Amino acid sequence: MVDTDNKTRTLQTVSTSLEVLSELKENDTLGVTELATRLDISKSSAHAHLATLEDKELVINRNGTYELAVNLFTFGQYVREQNLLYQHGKSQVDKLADETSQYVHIVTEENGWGINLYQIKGETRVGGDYQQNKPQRRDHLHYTASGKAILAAFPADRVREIIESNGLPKRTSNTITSERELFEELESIRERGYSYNDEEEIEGFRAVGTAVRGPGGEVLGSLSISGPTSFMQGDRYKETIPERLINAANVIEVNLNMNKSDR
Amino acid sequence: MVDTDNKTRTLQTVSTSLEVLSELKENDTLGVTELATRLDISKSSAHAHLATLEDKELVINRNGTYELAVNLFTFGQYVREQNLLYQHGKSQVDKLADETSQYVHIVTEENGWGINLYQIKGETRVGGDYQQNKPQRRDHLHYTASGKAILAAFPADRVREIIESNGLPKRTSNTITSERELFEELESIRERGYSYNDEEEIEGFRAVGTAVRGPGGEVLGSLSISGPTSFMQGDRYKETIPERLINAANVIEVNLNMNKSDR
DNA sequence: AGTTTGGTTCGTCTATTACGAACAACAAAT
DNA sequence: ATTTGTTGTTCGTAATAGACGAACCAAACT
Repeated sequence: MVDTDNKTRTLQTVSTSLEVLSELKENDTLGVTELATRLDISKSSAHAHLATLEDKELVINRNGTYELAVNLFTFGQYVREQNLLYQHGKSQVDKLADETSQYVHIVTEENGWGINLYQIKGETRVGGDYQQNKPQRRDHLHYTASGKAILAAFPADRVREIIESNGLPKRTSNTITSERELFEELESIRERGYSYNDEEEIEGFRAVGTAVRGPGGEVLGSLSISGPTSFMQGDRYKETIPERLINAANVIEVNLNMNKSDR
Repeated sequence: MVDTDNKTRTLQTVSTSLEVLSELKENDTLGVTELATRLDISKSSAHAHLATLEDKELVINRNGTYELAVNLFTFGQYVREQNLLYQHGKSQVDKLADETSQYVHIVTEENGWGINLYQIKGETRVGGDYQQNKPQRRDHLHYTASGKAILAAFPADRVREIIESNGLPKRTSNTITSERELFEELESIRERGYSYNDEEEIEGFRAVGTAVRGPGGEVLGSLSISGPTSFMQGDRYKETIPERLINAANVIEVNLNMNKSDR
């Protein structure tokens, strides 16, 4: 086998096991043989990997076929509750959702991706039916308000690295797909203090975002409020929403600084 | 090293890597050396494991120390949304929370443990998931209403297996800690159709639970409603709440059967 | 019954991992 | 500034542990 890129030595066996996890995440459920062919390893080997993952309760064998264990949810919960921005941001975000009756998000960055830590929809009192949250939890940063707010808070070379590795794929006709254009946008976000997403991710949806910094000035992530373009307009889009958002972010930052001493 | 218990052959390297994950989950953040001593492996080896996990984005190196990656949250989300009971139960549970203004839970079982997939408190507005002061996401089954409802739906030998491996630890003075007593309790739950938790997990808290079965009759998990004993009393505790709960469970089961054909 | 598909087990060879020592980076202390 | 201590990273090497494939089962389907 070819060692893709040798920075640090990495454990092959573990890598394939983790690829098993990813594979199970993509294809909801897999048998031994199918997994083996998919990863191009022997059947016996695939079996061994699955057995190990099962033993450690990351995978479970439900009537002959393997799938990710619900126990993984435990890990996810832990990780989220560990997150500073989530800890201090949730209550503010709930409040924002109440006030604006739109979607509000808490997003954090990792390896150049935006991860949706929390999402809540304010009550629009539509017949008591509740919206489903989108399954996608890991997004490019350049076509969301929260993502752009984060990018605007990063140094230019870090942004370039991210573009380098993740690209600037197009989602709608409004998506910014050129590096130069993106940098101009980031500049104006910095001047403005908050970011816009004008139907750049989803047609018909606008959003406003702003970054949140930790005690040391490091970027913890961002908040965003999004809703249909029909609603996100005029003063609301230009002033009220951004104001509320910035305010919430400030409150969070203050709270974060208060607890700085504890850490 | 000693092979603990050789049923199927299991990959040692992978095992230790997964132990690294667990270790990071327990101790929020660890350095290479500390991890090495904790797992009793060499420093270089610990480093290799961390490097691999980092490469696969399950672990991240924040200023010199390693911690679980937020990306794990992605997996957790996926797993939950994959869950049949969650898919069909969430809206009903939200409604229950609204009606009863108490805590409502969706719990599922895995390897003899109860996993809290969703939890919402009525009165507070519907929408997000509310984690209260309960970081614990994996619980014994014998001292919760949801857990007992699940156990009551299992065959006796399966219950015995679970007791065998997980034990019957005491949480309060009301916790059932003897096997015989537990089996009697399960019997009366079966007759009654729903379970009670009378301050068996937490002093001052009562709960009512009921199992939910899938199209094939298999136990998918359970729902429960819990609240302070001062509130959970009289008719409410004996009739209203159980009725509502059972009703919600029935609705879910009907919905599940409707979608049976799709699968 | 016979055939096919997929799951599990096992012996063996070789590739990989774990080790330890050496090196580097950084802090604290003298 | 120099030393000492601590922790992270790299690398060569011996020996262990993983991957293979063949053989064995168990169902499902014909």
